[in-house]
Amino acid sequence: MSVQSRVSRNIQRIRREKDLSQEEVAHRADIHQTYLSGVETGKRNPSILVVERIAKALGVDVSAIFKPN
Amino acid sequence: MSVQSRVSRNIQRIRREKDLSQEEVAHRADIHQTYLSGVETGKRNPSILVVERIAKALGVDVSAIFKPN
DNA sequence: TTGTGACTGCCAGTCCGTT
DNA sequence: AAACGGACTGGCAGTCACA
Repeated sequence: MSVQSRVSRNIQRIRREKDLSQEEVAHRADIHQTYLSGVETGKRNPSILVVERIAKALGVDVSAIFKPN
Repeated sequence: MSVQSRVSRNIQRIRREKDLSQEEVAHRADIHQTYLSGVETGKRNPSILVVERIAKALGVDVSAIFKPN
């Protein structure tokens, strides 16, 4: 299990739990929807600063994004 | 508390607990000692793939690197 | 053994459209 | 609403010589 798939699954899971769209989260995190899509599909290798922004946009602590599944 | 300082503190703490040098860890993670130094001093913004490699080099799960202090 | 300043190539992140 | 493709570029990831 790579970090990428772990991160992507967690982000997508949390986002759906909170019933938010990619567009909404991307907007809050000040990144593009297409990029968030790339992250959620495990195709991008985001920096920890971007991950932090996504976590904030989701209203969770960064550590939640790295929890093993 | 930014991710950067959180990550840097955790890495440094774990590395010292295991009594490893930056050079040793950097070598295992296949990155430069100078770069690891930059990460540990919170000056660099590593990608999640690099953080994963550092975690492996330290013998811990990635989530350990993101634990709040 | 760790940190710094200066450098450069490349990729993280953007932006367009299309499905 | 989400994924994908493709083209673009600036900033910084990663390197190096040194202290």
